[in-house]
Amino acid sequence: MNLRDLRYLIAVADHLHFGNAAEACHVSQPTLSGQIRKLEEMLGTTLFERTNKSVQMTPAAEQIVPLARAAVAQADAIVRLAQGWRDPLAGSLRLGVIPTLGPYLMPRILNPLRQRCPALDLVLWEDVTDQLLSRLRRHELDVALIATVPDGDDIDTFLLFEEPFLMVLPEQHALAQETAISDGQLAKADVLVLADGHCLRDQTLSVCHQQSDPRADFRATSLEMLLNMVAAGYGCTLAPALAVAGRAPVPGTIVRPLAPGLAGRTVRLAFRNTFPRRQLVEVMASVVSGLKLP
Amino acid sequence: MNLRDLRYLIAVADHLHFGNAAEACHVSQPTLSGQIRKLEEMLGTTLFERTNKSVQMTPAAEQIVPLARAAVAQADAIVRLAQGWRDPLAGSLRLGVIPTLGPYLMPRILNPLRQRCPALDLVLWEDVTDQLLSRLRRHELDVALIATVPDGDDIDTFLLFEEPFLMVLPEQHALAQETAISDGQLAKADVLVLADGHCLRDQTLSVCHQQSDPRADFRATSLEMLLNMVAAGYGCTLAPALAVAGRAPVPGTIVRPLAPGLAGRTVRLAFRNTFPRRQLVEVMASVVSGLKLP
DNA sequence: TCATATTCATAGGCAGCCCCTATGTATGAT
DNA sequence: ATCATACATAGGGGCTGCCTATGAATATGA
Repeated sequence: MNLRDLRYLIAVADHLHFGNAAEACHVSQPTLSGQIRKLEEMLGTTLFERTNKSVQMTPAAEQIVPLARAAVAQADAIVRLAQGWRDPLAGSLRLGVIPTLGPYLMPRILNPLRQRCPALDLVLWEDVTDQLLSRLRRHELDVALIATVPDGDDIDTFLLFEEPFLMVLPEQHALAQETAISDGQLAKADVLVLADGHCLRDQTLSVCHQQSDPRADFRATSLEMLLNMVAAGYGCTLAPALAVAGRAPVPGTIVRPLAPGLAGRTVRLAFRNTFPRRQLVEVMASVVSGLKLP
Repeated sequence: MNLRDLRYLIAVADHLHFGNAAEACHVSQPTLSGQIRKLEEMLGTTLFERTNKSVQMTPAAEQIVPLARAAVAQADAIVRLAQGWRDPLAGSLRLGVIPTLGPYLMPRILNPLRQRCPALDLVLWEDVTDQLLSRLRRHELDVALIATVPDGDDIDTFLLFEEPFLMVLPEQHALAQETAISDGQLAKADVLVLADGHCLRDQTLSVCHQQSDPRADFRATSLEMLLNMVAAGYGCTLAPALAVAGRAPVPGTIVRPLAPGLAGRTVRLAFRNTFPRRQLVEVMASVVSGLKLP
């Protein structure tokens, strides 16, 4: 018995018409008829009752066809699985990234990655961590750039780099005189934070030893918006280094480092531990780790 | 890709040795080596890391081999399942039977048939002739016991036996004095008949040379009901021999034969002329024909 | 160090099977 | 009655899987 025979069997079961089934299988009708007959002889059972005008499945075929579908599906799964092992650096890769990282990191990644993996077709998706992880688990994303350690052992991560937090202040702010912000000053600062769902929100509140957003009447869904609110004098905030270092500060704001080793976040590359193209993930991680970051 | 290739893959994975695996597959070692190489090229992935002294599975093969095992297992299941359908006398058979025959014939058939075809799984369906034939044509039944000759040449029949009609009378009925009922007496009898759709209704009316039910205010959908109406004195009726011979008559009724050779019906086993298990139909027919019927 | 054994890879010839086109047969529709 | 449709049959051609014989590389033992 041959997988091809099973595909023919399934086609006839689906079409109940030899000519149409043959067309679907890209063979001639006599070829398909002959192979079905051969399969019937091999199995010792009639699979289809055929007249010149109708083709009907026998009870035996009713039982056999589902098994044939399963066998063919397994074989197809093998091919698809092998596809992932062909050239791990080629093909489509769906990359998720959190909003507080994407706009600042991706411009630095894309060119080196293009050089390292010219055949890679990158599809970007920006969303908050929980959404990215859900999509990872639903196979709607392949890898994700996040700044937390995911729950569950179905997701593995590679550590990419540590990113310190910097304090962003209005020019006239009292702390603007300091060269570095201390832990005690953080606890008393009037910090603004992002909307719910952003990991940076939770991390900022944690670093500042504060429980909830002191300015709940504002809702900022992007880091740029938050920086503009700082510039307008509504308060200060913490920003990850990539977002504010290596570029002109938002007019009206001043950036100050925290006291050495005080706070930051760890950027990781997350992926299903069953993801077949692990080598590609390793290459991506090495590309990002090899960047000269400010 | 071929199921055979997958069997080769599994064999090498099991033995981690090409020579032994080839022996297990009953092929030569070069044949197996070549097929594995071909499979690797088709999948675009190396499946085994081989040196002259050791064979090791690659991560790709670690993932693929379980799927290959599943596919092969499905294929083997198909062969085993088909094995169960090889014997035409085994498996499921959907048998339709008309209501004026089933309750009286089936008890006599089931045991001999069970002896002749122990592995046969009989599914019974009782309905009037037209419904049985429709279901036969729709492949919802395989064979049917009927008492008419079906229209159309897509249905073949085996003649099983002739079943005479007997007159069933109320005890006090005038004809109860006769030893046999003549044609002229039939034409004048106050016969009760079954509801529309039963072949026995049409046959009774025909035998009695009557056009329509003289007692249309009654509607009997079962022969037993009809006999009870006779017992209650509403009239007489014709019943097939199996329904009234060889058992105690319904209290209050008397059974009289018709004049020799006057009327009866022919019981046949009907089936699609394309039905593949014709041998089973022949066996069933021979079992019924071999019965000692009253 | 050299010979031997083991193991997988390669080469070339042969046979079987799958696929094709052309044709046949039966049935239903116009 | 003719045409259209659908499945079956016949015969030839090409691909491919299988075999035997041989090669190449490595481990073992004298």
